[in-house]
Amino acid sequence: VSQRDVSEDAAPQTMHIGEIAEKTGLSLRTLRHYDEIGLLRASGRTEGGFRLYTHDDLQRLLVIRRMKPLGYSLEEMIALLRVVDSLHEASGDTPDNRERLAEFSDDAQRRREALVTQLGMADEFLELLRQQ
Amino acid sequence: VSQRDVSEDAAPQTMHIGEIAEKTGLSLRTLRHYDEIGLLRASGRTEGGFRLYTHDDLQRLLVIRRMKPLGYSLEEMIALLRVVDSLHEASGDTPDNRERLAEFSDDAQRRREALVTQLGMADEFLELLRQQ
DNA sequence: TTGCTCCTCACGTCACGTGAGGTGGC
DNA sequence: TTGCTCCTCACGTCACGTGAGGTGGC
Repeated sequence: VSQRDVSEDAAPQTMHIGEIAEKTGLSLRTLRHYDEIGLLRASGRTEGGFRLYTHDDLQRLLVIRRMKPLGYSLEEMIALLRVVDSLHEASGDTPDNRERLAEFSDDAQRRREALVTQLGMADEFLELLRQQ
Repeated sequence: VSQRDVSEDAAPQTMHIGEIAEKTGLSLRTLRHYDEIGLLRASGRTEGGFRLYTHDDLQRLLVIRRMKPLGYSLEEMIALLRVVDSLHEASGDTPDNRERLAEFSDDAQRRREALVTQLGMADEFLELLRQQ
């Protein structure tokens, strides 16, 4: 949570956008887009303007990548991550937020089932192809 | 393959776009879009201009719907269906077309595996949600 | 005749892709 | 100094969504 200054001694390893792209499998454009809309803002910038990502940023992007197959809009991802974050703060651990998380969980479960249905449809198509 | 005239006696049951939308789960707009780009053209029109779909059209749309989870572009679907169709005609059953079909099959198999990977990522995300 | 279905524009949206032109970092 | 990485516009794309305004079908 605490933001570290790049100029601090024994600076933690920060990464440029290219390294993050490699580690997440997301494109440079996608990472910039997420920065723009606030889904995941780069933690800092170099003097020259290069985005700097921390290890936490990377972890969060890996979570985002895991959400993608469930077909969330980026706005929905922002909302979901906000609730999860707030539950990690003492002040945000309210019945209201717990309720919201439960709703997101139910929704995610339904999306997972839809994905399984899609896999079933894909398999039916593969079977049709094999019959040719 | 033979196109039947709507005015023929004992006309086969043709369907309006709404019925097709219901039976396929595709939106009216999606069906019109597929008509526009030639992925699936309505077999006919009423005098007043209403699209008419045959049972064959419906079957084809159900195939298209099964292809969707594999993430094909509409252009790719057109190309794939064209190859399958041509193999059903005597004149189109060429080594060339069989080769093309084999390539599409391999690609479809890879796409299926990608879908399974996505399901795995979704499950990792669900697990993360449960840990909250 | 009523109302429900369907029609054609045509602009909007979402999540980026793709240059163009320029500069930072080691 | 070189070249590779990164930057910001800004327009393009794909697969539709969403009205607006009008008409067909039973």
